[in-house]
Amino acid sequence: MPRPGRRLAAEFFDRPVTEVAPELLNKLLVVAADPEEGLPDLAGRIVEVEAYAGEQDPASHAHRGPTRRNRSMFGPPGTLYVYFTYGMHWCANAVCGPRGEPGAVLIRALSPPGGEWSPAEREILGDRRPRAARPVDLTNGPAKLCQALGLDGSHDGLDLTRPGSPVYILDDGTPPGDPVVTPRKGIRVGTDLPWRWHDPLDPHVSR
DNA sequence: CTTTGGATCGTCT
DNA sequence: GACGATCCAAAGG
Repeated sequence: MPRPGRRLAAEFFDRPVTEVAPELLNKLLVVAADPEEGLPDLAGRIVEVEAYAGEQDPASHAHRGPTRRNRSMFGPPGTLYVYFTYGMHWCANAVCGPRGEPGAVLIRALSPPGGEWSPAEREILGDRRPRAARPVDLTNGPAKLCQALGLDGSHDGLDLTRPGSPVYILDDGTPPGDPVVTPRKGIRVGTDLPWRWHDPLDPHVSR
């Protein structure tokens, strides 16, 4: 039985990153079922995002032009950009704007679509994140949610909009709501830009 | 509760 | 050779 909703298409992402970012709130990030491993669909509601632009954004990985690491940011709209940082963590972004113009939305936190993770989901996510003390700790950070969903460098560069792709973003009809806007976190430059959006009522927002 | 420092390594200078 | 779009545990109030 397919999850109700519509997969976001390339046109959705082919806009300025600061326009797309807040609209990704309350969409569902989905990692498709893997029958080989006996894994079901894993989906989380996006409740916190940040926008990263191109050369004009000093905090962006694309600030100094294309490199091997950031090449996915220069791909077509709807590309998944997964990068490795701090020697141990993966983080996931949705690439926005036309091909060749780098822009990406960092997905910083997920909430269980049904209000809480099902027992089956909790078992899978908990096995992958054994240090999580509480259920919210499974997905309340950009590297935590990648670990919980099993996202890593092998997913970098895939097309979120292609029918049949193993990772995609679903619109189930829930509007973005009433997000709060703040400066971005964990950066040392570009801290004046109000490019972080989150749902202030959701307990899964990062600290 | 808040603050602080260590972990850990691919990437770019 | 330096430094992260982070996380975690330990220590302090």
